[in-house]
Amino acid sequence: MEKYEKYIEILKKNGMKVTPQRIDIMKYLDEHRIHPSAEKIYSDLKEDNPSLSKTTVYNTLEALSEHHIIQILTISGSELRYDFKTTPHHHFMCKKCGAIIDIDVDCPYLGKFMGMGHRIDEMHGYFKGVCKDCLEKEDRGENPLKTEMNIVSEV
Amino acid sequence: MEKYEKYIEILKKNGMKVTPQRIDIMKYLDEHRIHPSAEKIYSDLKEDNPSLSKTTVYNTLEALSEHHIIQILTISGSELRYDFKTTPHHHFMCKKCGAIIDIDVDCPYLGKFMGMGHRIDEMHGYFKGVCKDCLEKEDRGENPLKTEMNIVSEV
DNA sequence: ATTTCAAATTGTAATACTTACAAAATAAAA
DNA sequence: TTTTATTTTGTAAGTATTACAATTTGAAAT
Repeated sequence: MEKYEKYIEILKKNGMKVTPQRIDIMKYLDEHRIHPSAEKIYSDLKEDNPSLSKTTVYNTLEALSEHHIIQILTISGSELRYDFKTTPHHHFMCKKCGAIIDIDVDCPYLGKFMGMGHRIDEMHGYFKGVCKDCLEKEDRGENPLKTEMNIVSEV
Repeated sequence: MEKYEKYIEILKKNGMKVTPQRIDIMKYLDEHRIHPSAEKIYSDLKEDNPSLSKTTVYNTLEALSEHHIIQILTISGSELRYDFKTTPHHHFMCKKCGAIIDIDVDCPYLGKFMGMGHRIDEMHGYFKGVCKDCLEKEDRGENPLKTEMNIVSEV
């Protein structure tokens, strides 16, 4: 009950009830910045907590995103990815291996649209292509799986 | 067989077979720039062509996007949206009514990442919030449906 | 500490979007 | 006109997500 303080603090500050599941999920997202899917979070956390329910993962992710503690990435198109919220940044997704990489960018356009009458809450910058690792594997004739998520945050 | 020439040209130029379904779908996307979902394309086109299959819509959209004739938007998170490809631009999606609005912007960051070793094929700029129309309806106490897609391209 | 109750967790079932597959139809080349 | 590869179609399957109701639990009040 010491290194969980950080997450307990965040939950309390947002008027959310503190539960072990929520702490686990926040900790996981904070320590695994690969922008995991709900399924990946679930299957990884289920190892240490076999009674964990997938619905709880979805409920928790929804609650956390409503309180702007995490961010939902729609970059993939087939599944949502989740990102422990920090400073604004963009994302690059490799269409070969599915990895999502952070890109440190602060978009200069936000202000430009404020005057149009719409209320803008979120901004997302997504790039897609093939990552360096997959390009190199291609050169070597290897064929990486789409489900591999072996690339962590770069810049 | 005269105003379809445009789409026939595009198909031939891309080495794709010319079929009435493909022409219909391209024409629909070209003339309905609301970034429709596959479901909307299907249900609208089915009125004039009752034998149209939803699988054909998906197959065609996939083929068109592989040839870079159209663009897939992952902005929604719950369904893919399709965009007849033109010049680079960003998108704003209203979380209330689901409308997706074009924003004319050319991102200055693309070049910045070319040197990192990844191959970048696509770039997407997504903004989310509540559109002007929905904000005004909110003020009037109205409650617009999430499925309404009544806002066409602005800016 | 015990009680209380709204809120969270759980498992199952349902929904929604998309893809897989095989048979029938068709575009376009021979 | 014949041929053949490609496309269309309908159904069935797959996958991500949500709905729901029963059980459990966090935390406030006693």
